[in-house]
Amino acid sequence: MSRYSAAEIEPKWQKVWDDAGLFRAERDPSRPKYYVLEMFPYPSGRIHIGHVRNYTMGDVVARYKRSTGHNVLHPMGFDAFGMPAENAAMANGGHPKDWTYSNIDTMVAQMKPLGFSLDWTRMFATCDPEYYGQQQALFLDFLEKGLVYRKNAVVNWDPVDMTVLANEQVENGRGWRSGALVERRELTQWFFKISDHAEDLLESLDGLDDWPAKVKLMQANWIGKSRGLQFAFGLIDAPEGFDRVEVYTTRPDTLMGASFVGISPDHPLAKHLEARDPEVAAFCADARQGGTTAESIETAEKKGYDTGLRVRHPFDTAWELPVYIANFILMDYGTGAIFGCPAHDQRDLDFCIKYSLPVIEVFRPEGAHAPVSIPDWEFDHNPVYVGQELIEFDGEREPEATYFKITKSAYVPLKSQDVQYVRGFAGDPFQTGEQAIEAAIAFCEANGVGQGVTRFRLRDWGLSRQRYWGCPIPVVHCPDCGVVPEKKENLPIELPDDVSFDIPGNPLDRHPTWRDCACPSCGGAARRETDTMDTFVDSSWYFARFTAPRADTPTVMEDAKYWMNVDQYIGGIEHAILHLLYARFFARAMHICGHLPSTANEPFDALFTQGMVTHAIYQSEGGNSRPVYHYPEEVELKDGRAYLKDGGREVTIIPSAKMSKSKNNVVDPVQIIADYGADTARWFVLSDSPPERDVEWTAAGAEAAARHLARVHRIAAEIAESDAPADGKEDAALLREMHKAIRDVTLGVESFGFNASIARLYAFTATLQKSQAGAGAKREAAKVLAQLMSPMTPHLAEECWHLLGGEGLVASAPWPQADEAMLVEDSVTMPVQVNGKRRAEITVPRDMPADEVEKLALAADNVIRALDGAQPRKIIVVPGRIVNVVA
RNA sequence: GCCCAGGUGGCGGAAUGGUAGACGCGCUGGCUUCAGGUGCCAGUGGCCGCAAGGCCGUGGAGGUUCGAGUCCUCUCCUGGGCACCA
Repeated sequence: MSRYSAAEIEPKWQKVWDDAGLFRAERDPSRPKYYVLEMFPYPSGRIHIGHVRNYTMGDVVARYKRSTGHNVLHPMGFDAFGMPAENAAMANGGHPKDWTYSNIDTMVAQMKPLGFSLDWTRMFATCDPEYYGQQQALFLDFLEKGLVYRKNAVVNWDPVDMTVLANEQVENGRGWRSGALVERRELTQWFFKISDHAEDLLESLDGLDDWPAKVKLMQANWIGKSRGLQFAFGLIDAPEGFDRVEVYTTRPDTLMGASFVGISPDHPLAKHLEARDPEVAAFCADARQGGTTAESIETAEKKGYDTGLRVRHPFDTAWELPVYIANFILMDYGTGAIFGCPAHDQRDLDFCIKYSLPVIEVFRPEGAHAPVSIPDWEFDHNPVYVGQELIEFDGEREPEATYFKITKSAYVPLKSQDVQYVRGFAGDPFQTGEQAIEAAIAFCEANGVGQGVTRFRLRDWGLSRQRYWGCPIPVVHCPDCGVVPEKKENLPIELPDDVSFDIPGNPLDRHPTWRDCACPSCGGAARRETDTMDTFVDSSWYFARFTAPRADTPTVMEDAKYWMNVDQYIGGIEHAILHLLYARFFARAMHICGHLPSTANEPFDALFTQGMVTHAIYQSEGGNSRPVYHYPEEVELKDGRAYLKDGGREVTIIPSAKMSKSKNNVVDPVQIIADYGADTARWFVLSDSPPERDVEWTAAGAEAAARHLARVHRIAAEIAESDAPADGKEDAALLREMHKAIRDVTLGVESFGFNASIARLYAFTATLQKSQAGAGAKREAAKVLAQLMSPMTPHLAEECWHLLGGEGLVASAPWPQADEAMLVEDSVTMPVQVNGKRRAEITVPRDMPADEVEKLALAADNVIRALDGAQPRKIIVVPGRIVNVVA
C-alpha cells in the first residue's frame, strides 16, 4: 500500500487538470455562470500566508460551484503599478519594470503549487501596456462624458527633494528621505467626479444584501451625507467683491449662539487679505505647514488670526461677529467658512476660550436651570453662558433642582435627544436637535436667510500622481489649444524604458524626448502630461477586464453581460472603503460610457472579508532592555511555555500577533508546502477559525492537519483493497451518516462556514474509519468523503477518488446530494429535565405521541429520584428534542 | 468622543431559546514499537465522591421563560474602525 506523499501526488494531479484545461473559462450561455474573485495581489515578490488563505477560500467556492454545474470564472492577476517598484529602483538600482515582472514570475511560481483552480490564460498585470492602454481609453471616454476634470489641489511637497510625497512618505511632518519639513503646495490635478454619484453610492448600499454590514456602514460614514443650511453673512466694510461670506452649517439651530466666523486659510477672502498684508500671509503660510492627512491637521494646535473684519448676524443687524482665519477649517468641505457656536461645539469652545470670545448658550438639558454663579468673563452683547456642568443642589433653596453651568466642555447631546431651547428661534422650546435643525432650515428659508442643502463628506477623487511607475494620463498640453485629449489610435501611451532613478523627482519630467509630441488637435509641437494615475484606478476595473482580458477595447459587452457581476468577491477588510467605493464608482462610469451594462453598476453581488493569519511572537529581553525576537525554530514548547533551544531560557509568548518580518513570526507558504504539501496548508488555513476571523498558525496545528490528511489517504487505500462482505445494518448506518455529512458539509461551504465543514469532515472520517460496514458501502462513503474534501484538499481528493475507482476526475464530478429520506432516524434520544436540570435520557421511536413520551420520561429512575415524590405540575415535550418536567 | 465587533475549558473555537464545550490542539493512561516518532484505543470544564451520582459553571448584576451562552436592561473589560467634516 502506498503512503501519502503530497510531493508526489500534488504535481501529478495539477498536470492532469492542466492538460484537461479544466479551469479555462469559456462563455457558454447554456450554463449558469459563476464569477468568483479574490482581490488581486501586489507583486511584492513573495506570496504571504494571508494570500494562501484568501485564494483558498475563493478556490473552495470555485470548485464547489463547478461541481454544482456552474460555468465558473476564477481569474488571477497582479496590481502591479505603485511606489515600491520605484523605491526598489532607487535603493538598489535596476528598473521598476524588471523588478515588477520578475516578482510576478516568482509569485506565479509560488502560487501554482497550491493547486488553485484558476484560469491562468486570463492573467494580466496592470502594468501591461495592453491593460493600461485600455485604461487610458477609459480615461478619454470619462473625459468626454465629464466624469474627469482638472482643478487645483494641495499635495505634500518636499522642498529638498523637489518632489511630491504620498501621505505615507511623510513622517512627523518631514519627508522620509530628505528629512525636510513638508509643505502643502497647490498643483493643478485631475479629479474623478465621484461626488456627483455620492447619493447613488450611498443609497445603493441598501441593496447589497450579501455585503458585511460593517463594510456598508464604513462606506456610508465615509460618504457622510449631511443636511444643513447654507447662508451668507454680510461683511462690514468689505473689500471689493467680498461683501458676503457664504457659510454652511449642520447646526442652524445654534445660530443664536454664534460668536465668530471662521474661514479657511485657502478661502478666497483669506487669499485676498494675504496678498495685501504680510502678517496674514505669515499666518496662512504657517497654517499650511504640515502634512495633508486628516491626522496631521487634527493634531495641530488650533490657531486663529483676527482679520479685524466683522460680519452682521443675519437675525440682528446690530449684532456683529469677528472674522477669523482658522487653521482647522478645510476649504474642501462645505464653503470653507463656518460660524462658531462654542456652547455646543468643543472645537469652537476651545477656540473661543483661547481668543476670549463669548460663549452663548442655545439649549440646555431638559428641566435644567440657569447657572447660579456668573461665569468668569462677561461680554458686551447678550447674556453669556458657559460650559457644561450639571450641578445637583441638595441645599435648602431649591431641592432637587438641577443647575447647568459650562466650564471647559461644550454641551453636545445626541441630535435625537430632547433638550430645552433657551435661545431657539424656530419650533417648540422642547425638541430634539433633529427637529430644531429642520425647523431652523424652514424658518430661514421662509425669511430669506439661506437655504437647506444636502452635502456629502465624500470629496472628488484626485487621481494625478507625480511619479513614473503608473499609467500615463493620456492628455497633451498644447501652447495653442490648451489641454487636449490624446487620440485613441495613439494609445497606449507607453512609459519610456530609458529612465533612471538616481535623481529624485519624476523621471518623466526630465526625460529628453518622451514629453515631446504633436498636438492631437492642431498638429503643432506640444508636451505630454507627465503625471500618472493613482494605482487605485488600476484596481477599479480589473474585475471587468477579466471578462475579456485580451480585447482591444476595455471590455466586450457580450462577455461583460455574460460574466458580470462578480458573484463572490473575497478580500481583506483594509479595502472596505477606498477600493470598493472607487470600483463601485467606476462601474457606474463605465456604464455611462457604454463599457458595462447597467446591471453591473453594483459589480460585486456578494462580498466576504476574511481575517488575518496570525502567529505567536517569541520574545525575550535583550541588552538595553530592548526586546529580542526569536524565530519559531529557535524555541521549544513545553506545557504551554516556550524555552530557547539554545540554553533553555524561558521566553515570553505573545499569541495571535500579526505577522511581521521585524518580529520574526512570519510563516512562509513556500516552506510550508515543502514541509507538508499544499493540501495541508489549504486545510489548515480553513480550519479552526471562522473565515471572517483571524486564524493563528501553529506548527502543532499544521502537523495535525498533515496527519489527518495522511489518515484519510490510508483509510481510502485500505477500503480500496477491502473485500469485507456487506452487512445490512452496518451499511445502512454508515450511509445514513454519509448523507448527514453531505448535508452539513454542503451547508458549511455555501455559508462560508469552512471551519464547520472541516469539523464535520473530521467527524465523518472517524465514523468511516470505525464502521464495520461492508466494502461496497465503505467504498461509496469514502468516495463521498473524497468529494466533500475536494474543494479544500483537491489533490488528496483526486488521489483517493482514483484509488477508489471513481469515474473520471473528482474535480469534474457532480456534487453529492443528501438523500432526505436517509436523514431521518428511526428513534431519537431525548434528554429529560426536571425543573430545567437534565436528569435522564430516554430513547423513543421518532414518531411516538407526546403523551407516551411523557409516561416514559416520568418512569425513568433518575426522574423519579429527582422528583422525590413531588407531583409534576406541567410536562413540556418538544418533539424530538427535549422533555421538561415542572414540579 | 463616536461607531462596530467580541468576552465560553490549559489553547483555537462549536452550539435554529431545548443535553454548554462539536471539531482540532495540548495533556493523561493503555496497546503497538528495540527506542523515539507514527498508528490505534480510552479519558480530559471545576469541585465533592470508590461508585452511582451531586453541586457549580459561558466577563459581572438584574430580568423575561417550563427552559437563557443565545432574548431584554444596566455594567465592566478587550480588539478594531473613524474623527478638527462645520
